[in-house]
Amino acid sequence: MSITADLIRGHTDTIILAALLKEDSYGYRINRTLGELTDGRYELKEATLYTAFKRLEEAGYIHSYWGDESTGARRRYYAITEEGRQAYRRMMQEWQEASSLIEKLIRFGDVSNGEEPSARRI
Amino acid sequence: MSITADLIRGHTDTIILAALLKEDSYGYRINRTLGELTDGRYELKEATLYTAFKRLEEAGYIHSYWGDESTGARRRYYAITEEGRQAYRRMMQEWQEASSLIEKLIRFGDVSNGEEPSARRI
DNA sequence: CCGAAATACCTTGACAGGTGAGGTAACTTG
DNA sequence: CAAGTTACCTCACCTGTCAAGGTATTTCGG
Repeated sequence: MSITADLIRGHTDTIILAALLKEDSYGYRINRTLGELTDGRYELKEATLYTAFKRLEEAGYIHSYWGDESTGARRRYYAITEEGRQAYRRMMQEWQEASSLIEKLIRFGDVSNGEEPSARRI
Repeated sequence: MSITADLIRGHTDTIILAALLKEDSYGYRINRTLGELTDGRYELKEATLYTAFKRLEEAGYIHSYWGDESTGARRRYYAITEEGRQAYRRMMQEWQEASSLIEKLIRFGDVSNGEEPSARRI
């Protein structure tokens, strides 16, 4: 997955909820979907994924059920709840605010971006 | 500081380095600057701030010295090093990639955004 | 002049989330 | 039949955040 790891911390839940918006899915598949969406640059670690499921289910944002496939490994499907949709919207809004805030803070001081040039050193 | 806290996790270092780009500064002041920049919406917790300083200094991204003010409380000033500037640039780039990646992942599945016009409202 | 607030620093212990490493089990394919 | 893939799960550890506590000086209202 190369780049990016620490920075996604805190977005795991949002990402999973987003993946469940359109249709129910299961862990393994969600992860492959993420891989495809990012051209292999990012996937959740399994441990992260499953602890997130647990957390989200405890919060009432998703619920799970066993798939009834007669072949292949058993799959635990997850469905987003109405509460989950609300949480998703809330998280999206938070992301919007947070990202513009971060943007502002990490660009502050960057001389290659307007403002007046002032030097000082010791 | 209200909104936003968890999501900034992982950007603390970048924020601090950014604050030191233009001029040397000290903990208390950096934090007030952040407060001003965000209209009071965000400040680092003191514990977070000082552990970050320690981390950054150990990494060689900043170095510190005591101010020589003859009045008021003593201040420990921090200066960004050349390594720190490089790290800052690297972090900025990572942020760029990470944020566009996150953007893509958390919007995936959100019907109210292009794609086919299937009605679903809140 | 005294007490409270502001300025300024720092440490400790707890907690949460991410992750490496390990494990289970069934099916598929060469 | 062995190796790989699909698919699940857990535990112990690490890192970063933060509440809570502490120190010391200066300023300012009453």
